[in-house]
Amino acid sequence: MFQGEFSNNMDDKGRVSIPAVFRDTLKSHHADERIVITRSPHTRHLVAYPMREWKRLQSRIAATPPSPQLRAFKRIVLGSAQEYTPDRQGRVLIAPAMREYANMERVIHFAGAGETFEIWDRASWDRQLEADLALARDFELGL
Amino acid sequence: MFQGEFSNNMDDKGRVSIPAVFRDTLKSHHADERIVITRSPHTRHLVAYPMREWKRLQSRIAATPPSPQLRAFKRIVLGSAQEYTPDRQGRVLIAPAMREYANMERVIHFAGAGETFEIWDRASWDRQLEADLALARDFELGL
DNA sequence: ATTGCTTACCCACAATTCCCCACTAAATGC
DNA sequence: GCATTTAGTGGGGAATTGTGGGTAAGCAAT
Repeated sequence: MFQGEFSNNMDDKGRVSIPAVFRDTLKSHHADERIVITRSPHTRHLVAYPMREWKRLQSRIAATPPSPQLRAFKRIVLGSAQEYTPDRQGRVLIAPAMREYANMERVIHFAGAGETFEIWDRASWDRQLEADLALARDFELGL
Repeated sequence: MFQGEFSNNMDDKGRVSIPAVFRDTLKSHHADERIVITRSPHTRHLVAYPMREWKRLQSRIAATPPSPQLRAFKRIVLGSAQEYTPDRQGRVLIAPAMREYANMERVIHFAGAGETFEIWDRASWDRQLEADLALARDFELGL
């Protein structure tokens, strides 16, 4: 499980450290540090999948009946997907197109999301959080 | 049961002592000092769950029908959740992202809340208390 | 082939976190 | 009241994590 939130800095070359906690999860639960990073179709941020989860997503896509929406989804998600292996310092180099898509400046925010984790520009994340707070403010769980 | 209120100081490294009473409750009622600390979606403070309660919350979330509010709730609560084990002095190191969220300065206020307990910045707590007093002024319990 | 750009790999430093010990102040027992 | 325990606080130092560059290898365009 990927849990917790962390902010790291992207350097001038476009590299960011994956939070150590997440790398540990990859190694211990997946025995494989490789991740696939792709666009989130919902809002402008990126999503990182451990290999196993990525394969799962692929088969879910394959099992979905074709439609214009699915084709759009595939272009957004599959089209941009790229495999990354962290370097010896635990960093990955985010491709320029992805940086633009997610409006990434310097401060990158990582947020655990269970089987995957999200990668945001910090300012975008802050905005999203505000919006989420407003949405969830009056929300109560059933028991 | 977590009851009572306590204020402790966060040191320069971001560590705060969990009130001894709460640690005792954890050990005696839960046989497990680990807690999960996460954001409260309602106001800007944190909530600490003993492991057992955290699992309960997870299953309540899983049993709730999907909705935009639930997704927001999950982002806020599950995404930021992190497991902590107090150090030998009974302290935990609050992650920077969480400190910011709850506007934590130096004085941290702990408030028992039954099965969980809340962690506030002291000033925020004082303000909240004022607001609560105003709200509860004319309130009477039914029987 | 040469130049210029990008990426991969490596090293070095800085910052953060973890683990331990020590001190103070408050609470407890006699 | 005085000694003893316990809670909370501060800090040192080692280990881990994050950051910044340097250099060499790969590739594309000239």
